[in-house]
Amino acid sequence: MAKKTEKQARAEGRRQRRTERHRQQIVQAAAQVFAEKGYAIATTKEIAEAADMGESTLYNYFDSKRDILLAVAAESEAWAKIVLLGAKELESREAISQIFLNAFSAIEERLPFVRTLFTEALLDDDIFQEFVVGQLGGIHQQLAAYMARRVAAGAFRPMDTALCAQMIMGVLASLILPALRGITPMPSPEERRRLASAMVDMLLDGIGVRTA
Amino acid sequence: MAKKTEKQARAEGRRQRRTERHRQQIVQAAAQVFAEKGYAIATTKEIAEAADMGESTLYNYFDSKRDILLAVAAESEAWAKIVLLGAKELESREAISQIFLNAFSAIEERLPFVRTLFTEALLDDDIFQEFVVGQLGGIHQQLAAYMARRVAAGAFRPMDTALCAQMIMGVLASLILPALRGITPMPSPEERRRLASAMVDMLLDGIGVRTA
Amino acid sequence: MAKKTEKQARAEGRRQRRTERHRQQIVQAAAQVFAEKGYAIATTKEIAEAADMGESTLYNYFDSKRDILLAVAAESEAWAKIVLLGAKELESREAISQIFLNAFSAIEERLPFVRTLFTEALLDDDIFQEFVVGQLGGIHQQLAAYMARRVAAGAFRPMDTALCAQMIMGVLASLILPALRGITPMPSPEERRRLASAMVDMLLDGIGVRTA
Amino acid sequence: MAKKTEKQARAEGRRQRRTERHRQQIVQAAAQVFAEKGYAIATTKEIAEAADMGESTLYNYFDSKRDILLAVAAESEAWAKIVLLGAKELESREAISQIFLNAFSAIEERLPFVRTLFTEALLDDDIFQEFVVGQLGGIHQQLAAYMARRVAAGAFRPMDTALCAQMIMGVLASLILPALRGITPMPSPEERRRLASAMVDMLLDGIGVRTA
DNA sequence: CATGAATGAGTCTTCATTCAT
DNA sequence: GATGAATGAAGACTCATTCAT
Repeated sequence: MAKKTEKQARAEGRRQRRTERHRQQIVQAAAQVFAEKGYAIATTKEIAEAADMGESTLYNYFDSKRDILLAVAAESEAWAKIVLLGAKELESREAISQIFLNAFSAIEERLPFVRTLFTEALLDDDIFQEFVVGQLGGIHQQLAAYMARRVAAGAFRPMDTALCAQMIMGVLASLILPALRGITPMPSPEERRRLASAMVDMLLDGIGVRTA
Repeated sequence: MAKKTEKQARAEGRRQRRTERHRQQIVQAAAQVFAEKGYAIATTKEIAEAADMGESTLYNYFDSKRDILLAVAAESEAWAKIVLLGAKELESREAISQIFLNAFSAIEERLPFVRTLFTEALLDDDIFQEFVVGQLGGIHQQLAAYMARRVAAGAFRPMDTALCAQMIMGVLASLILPALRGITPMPSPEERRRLASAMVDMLLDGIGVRTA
Repeated sequence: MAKKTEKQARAEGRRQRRTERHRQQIVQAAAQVFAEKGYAIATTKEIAEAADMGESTLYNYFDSKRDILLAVAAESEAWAKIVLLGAKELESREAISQIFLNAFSAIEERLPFVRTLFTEALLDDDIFQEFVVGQLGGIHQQLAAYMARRVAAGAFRPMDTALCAQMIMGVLASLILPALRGITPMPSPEERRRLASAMVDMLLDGIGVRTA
Repeated sequence: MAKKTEKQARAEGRRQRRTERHRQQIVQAAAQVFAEKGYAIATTKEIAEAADMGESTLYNYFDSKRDILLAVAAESEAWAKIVLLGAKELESREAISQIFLNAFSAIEERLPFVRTLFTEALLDDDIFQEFVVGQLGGIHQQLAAYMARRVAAGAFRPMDTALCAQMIMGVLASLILPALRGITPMPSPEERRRLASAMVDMLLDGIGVRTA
């Protein structure tokens, strides 16, 4: 019996892996399709075609089209953490620009996911909660906390850190959105460094002329 | 016959005005509905109900649902001009914050229009062209041009004005979006002034401590 | 304006009548289709074809397929009354057989409706309530009440009138069902009279030999 | 080799018995599910779950869902015989009521089967043939033949025995249906005896007052 | 011009059945 | 023989658009 059991176990494992792969295939395909046309206009048929399977097969993995959207959203869970990863202490200007470069890389890797989230968060309350409140909110909090620390340390001048964090995120968004929307290609590494540098300069020094 | 002609002319005028009024009614209603649910999910039936007329009547004024969306977009044409209106020369900090207050008022007046545009611009290429490239692009250009002038005048330090204008718009957006999405109510006049002031401070002075 | 108003009023009336006619057309067609294949198997497409209209047109008159079924059920509301009509006092044997003949006529007129009800009452709780509890229950009560009166008058012997009424309805059903199911054609008037007579005989006299 | 053959034979037997057991499991489960929701609405998934096996396993035993229904029908083949079992000669009133009590027991034992048959016979021609024509028809014939014998013996008065048998079955059905449909629980033994007695009384004596 | 009604094209979803393991 | 997964075919329902009045 041992032999048979072993055989079965291996078959079981293979099946499970295939199942998981197919699930991923669907989520990937859906993210792509949603990103291109928006959730409401995308059809299950298109998703199925993009995932290279029959339309009804989707329903072996998800209960509804909406569930697929939620799976796409859940897939980018780790996003917030990735962005701030390795940017714990931002002492130097270089360290600060790193956060921006990280964000760029993170987005690039999962462009369709992020695009879907941006698009649907404006319309779908669940996505909004999950994505904006949950993920962006997390980034916002970490950012504000960091700034409060720097203010306390005398490195930054006193300010409304929450508000400032929000504005910084706006700046980040303005730099990322063109690529997200697909107007421009994702910028090259050099270009990214230039953008990051300009942002940090404006952030730290402002655009006014030093009066002193 | 002269009398009759005059009568006809007046009738003609009345008819034209009524027609224009109805068109407006539809566009207003559509902006509202699109803002709430998104273009794809909104139905012509809902638009008709919001405009208080029969569903098929819409087609006497527009050729298709899509055309109504485009009319909604066109309706906010004047937006860019309004925002910059009266802010030709931004010498003082107060004058600069005015641009932000203007933007807030302009958005408040036509909240459903702006919300619709923001939402659909991410998905619809025509809207994107009309709204982002056309309108926001206009603001962006004026902003960049103004900054170049100030740099030349020695009021601002040398910089990539285009990039900076883009970032400023991101900051503006970050402050407006919460209200747009409906998370928070539109801020009160005092709150707006506080926001504007904080933004100008960050913009001109940066958040770093003056080292000199 | 009077002329125009009159014209409009007539057009209005015409439209209303047409609408009502179409509704009837659908209910008729649906009863037919449901009777033939059962509610679950019948498709909206078939109903639409039988009603000679587009499938989606059904939804201008009813909210769902189920609503059409309920309309079919409601349509036979008057059934119970028709059956007992003119059979208030059943003094003679002839008068008693009349109730049966009435039932036969009533069913014949609306065969598909009754068949649909019989079929679905076994599966659908709402139909069961409406049809069995409501309509057949009404007949049952009237029947039992009548028998109680006859017992009190000494015309019938003492008995459990409710139970007896139930059995009588079973007898009726046994005579009607073959035609309902479509095995035999509806019996001819003579045949009906024979059936009615046999039923009354069995009912009043029993099948046992008179022992006295 | 004999040993091996014997072993094989035993294995063969075991396998056949297991197969038969599984078949039964499916038919039982299907009868249950069909009885609750009707054939058309019941799904193979539900049947498989009720039978505690995988959905596709059903197809190792039956070619189609419809075949399962037919097997359910066939399963109640013996029904007619059971009902009339031990009621060969119905001389006394007690003996006659026994037929009714038998019917009740028979139905109780296989409630889901009978309910399924009643429900589907109205819609499915094959079931109708198998069940009504075949089984009920058998009962009907035996009943009519018995009555003819009793008439010849002078125990019953002359009558159309076929028609009378049909009516008797209607009476039976009226007493059984409420329990079949699940409105009332199956009646208690005492209640059954009361029902049987009332039926026999009505049958033999009628409800009219003895005039002699 | 206003509108009630009609409708074709399409959407999501279900389900009996097949297939590979 | 047992089963998880795949799928074609079909079904109820929606909606933008057209048409007759």
